[in-house]
Amino acid sequence: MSKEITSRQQDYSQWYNDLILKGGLADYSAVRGCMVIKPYGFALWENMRDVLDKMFKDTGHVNAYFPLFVPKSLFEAEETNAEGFAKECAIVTHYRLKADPNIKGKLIVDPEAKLEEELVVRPTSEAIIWNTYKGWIQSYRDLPILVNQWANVVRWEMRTRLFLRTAEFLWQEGHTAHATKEEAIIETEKMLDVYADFVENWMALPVIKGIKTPNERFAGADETYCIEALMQDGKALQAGTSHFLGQNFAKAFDVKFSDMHNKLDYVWATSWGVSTRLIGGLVMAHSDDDGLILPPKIAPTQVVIVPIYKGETEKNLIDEKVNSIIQQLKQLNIRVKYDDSDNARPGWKFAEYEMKGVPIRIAIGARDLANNVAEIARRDTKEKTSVSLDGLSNHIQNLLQTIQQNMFDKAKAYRDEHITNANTWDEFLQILDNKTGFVNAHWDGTPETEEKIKELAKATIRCIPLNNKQEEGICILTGKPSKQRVLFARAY
RNA sequence: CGGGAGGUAGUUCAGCCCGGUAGAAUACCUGGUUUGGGACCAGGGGGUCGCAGGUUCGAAUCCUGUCCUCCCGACCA
Repeated sequence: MSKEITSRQQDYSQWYNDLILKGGLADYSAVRGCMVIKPYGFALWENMRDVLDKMFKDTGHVNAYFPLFVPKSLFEAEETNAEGFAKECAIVTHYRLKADPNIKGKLIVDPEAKLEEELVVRPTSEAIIWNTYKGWIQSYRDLPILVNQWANVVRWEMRTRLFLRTAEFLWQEGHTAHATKEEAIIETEKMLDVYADFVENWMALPVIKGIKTPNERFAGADETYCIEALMQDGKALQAGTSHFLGQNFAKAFDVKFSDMHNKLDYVWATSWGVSTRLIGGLVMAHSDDDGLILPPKIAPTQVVIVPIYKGETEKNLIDEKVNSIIQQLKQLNIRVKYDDSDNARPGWKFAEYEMKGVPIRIAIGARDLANNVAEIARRDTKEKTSVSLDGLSNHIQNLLQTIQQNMFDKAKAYRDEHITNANTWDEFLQILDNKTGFVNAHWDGTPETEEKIKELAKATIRCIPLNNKQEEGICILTGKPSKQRVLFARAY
């Protein structure tokens, strides 16, 4: 089968879908809006998860697990949060099926098995967790609580897209409780830094750290911090969020503690999360018309070796050499795969592993053995070189680092070129329509103007960058005075 | 949720208008020749035509319903 990939220029959306499906990351399923994450895609997620998990633990967090279901009465306790998610909740109303009396072999919902109280399938877990924390916290000595959970959540989205927006998705959600506001804000910012560190240094994807406007804030938060990335089509993607929840949930669930002077106060909270959506961002930011390009640090397979041989004798000689190469690479903790399957010829394998985004391909044949070399091909640049087998493993190790860095540099150069100042409304629209990317523009600071801009230009304020430069200016829409530029973009 | 397109072999699709024994390419299996950018020859297996009803002597084809997918929009922290 020839797996033709639609080019980005021809149809960007289709290109994206082709990469996910033909690259073997995921499949559609029989369930509306839900995808199957295939082994290759899940291996990628596992690598991301393992790195993040270690980062969380290194910053003092521990893992726990809370229920999938949230009783409706708990869910509605924090009103802002509940209202924000109400429209996209799946709800369990019954607990039993029974044989359909009219059609043999079919089942119907047993009307007698209606739940006293409906259960909401979590779209996020603040409610069930804060209901639990109430029982864990009495004194300042019980704080802070630094808990993370790896889980699935369900948000009944109108329109879904593989990885970027699915009805069910995998994520982690950190939920912390603190004695002081200052400590909670420090935690919120610390976790934002962890996300930025991960996305930039492991996924090779540059991000802008900032805070959301009240309009775009997480329902129930006092402040939402975010990291924003830029995709190759010039649209922005929210890659992670970290929320300062104030005392909102503590008040909703009556979680108080005694401080060291025996004074009662509500607990301060944060929550933060990243999801499988990151995979969508990874795909869109780095890949090309030949397939995926995965950053070496998280690629399931970092190096693939393809043998080229005529006959059994040559194959045996190559096997012997390759086995020693594999041993050397494994000693350096490099994830290597030897594809000596005989049902595909080398050319087919080359194309296949390019599609799957394996960072480095080693091709080795009799000709190479005679010269004590191997052909090394980089996925990111498509560059091929002949490299001596002596010291090959060190060369590969260095090359993996070079590729990782090159991918980041390339993405960053593209991102930096696509942050443009706009001083007038016409200029603003012009940039969004033609150049695309982030537009840095003055805004009068009102939710009404933000809403109006969204309606007219289909662009939202992605964030107000941290440590944003302060400068006098006038709002691009209303002409009212403004103290700083904010980052707008069309977004996923 | 609105508009458009689609669901037939593992995959990509033809057949449908005009009802009458389900096709092609590719993939797969066997044997052989091959192997430095998606190999070739010969033989072979594989589909309740998304699902459920209806019309009919007969339905992939006509009708109704329903599920799923894609694209555009609305929605979306």
